[in-house]
Amino acid sequence: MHFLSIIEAIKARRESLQVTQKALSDLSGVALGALKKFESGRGNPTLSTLKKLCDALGLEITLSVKKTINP
Amino acid sequence: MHFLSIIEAIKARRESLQVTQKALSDLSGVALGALKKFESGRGNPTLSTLKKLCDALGLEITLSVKKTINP
DNA sequence: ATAAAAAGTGCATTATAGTGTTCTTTTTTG
DNA sequence: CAAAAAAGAACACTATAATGCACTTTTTAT
Repeated sequence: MHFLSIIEAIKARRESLQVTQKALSDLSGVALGALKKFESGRGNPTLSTLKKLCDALGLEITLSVKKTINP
Repeated sequence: MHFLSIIEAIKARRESLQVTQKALSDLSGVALGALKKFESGRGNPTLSTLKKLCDALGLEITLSVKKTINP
């Protein structure tokens, strides 16, 4: 899967808040196993799971029209 | 589920491009059933499914730090 | 007003995400 | 360095997303 930037945004935010995976799991209600799998790049979370993590981390999910030339 | 803004972003973009659900299904590789379910508000797509739709629509998914007071 | 197209609904099946647990590896701390 | 904490990996089980299909309702065009 190619969610690298999303994975990294979650991870970076979690680390900048100095929250452990376990703590984020508790805060967000997402199972620790799922979080570990996702952060280690082997996950494909549902939008609901992603949103729980974002909510807990004070992140918002935005869809915007791409302005760059097709990569 | 509470993905209203995301659902609407997808729908609005699809309509502004004048693409039917069937055409978007073909373009993105997401099954028509899944797309219909999602757009009608009864879905919880995986990130991979959401990304396929966004890629086909020229949308990008962004995570950013919320600037508002906790709602 | 009617036909055609698009959108929405429901269902059975398959694939896989989420959960909970245990274990291993890595990182941090004293 | 050793102990503790955190991160990563692997498993069986459960829940549910994705698929493909058939059907109904709504919208659009003639």
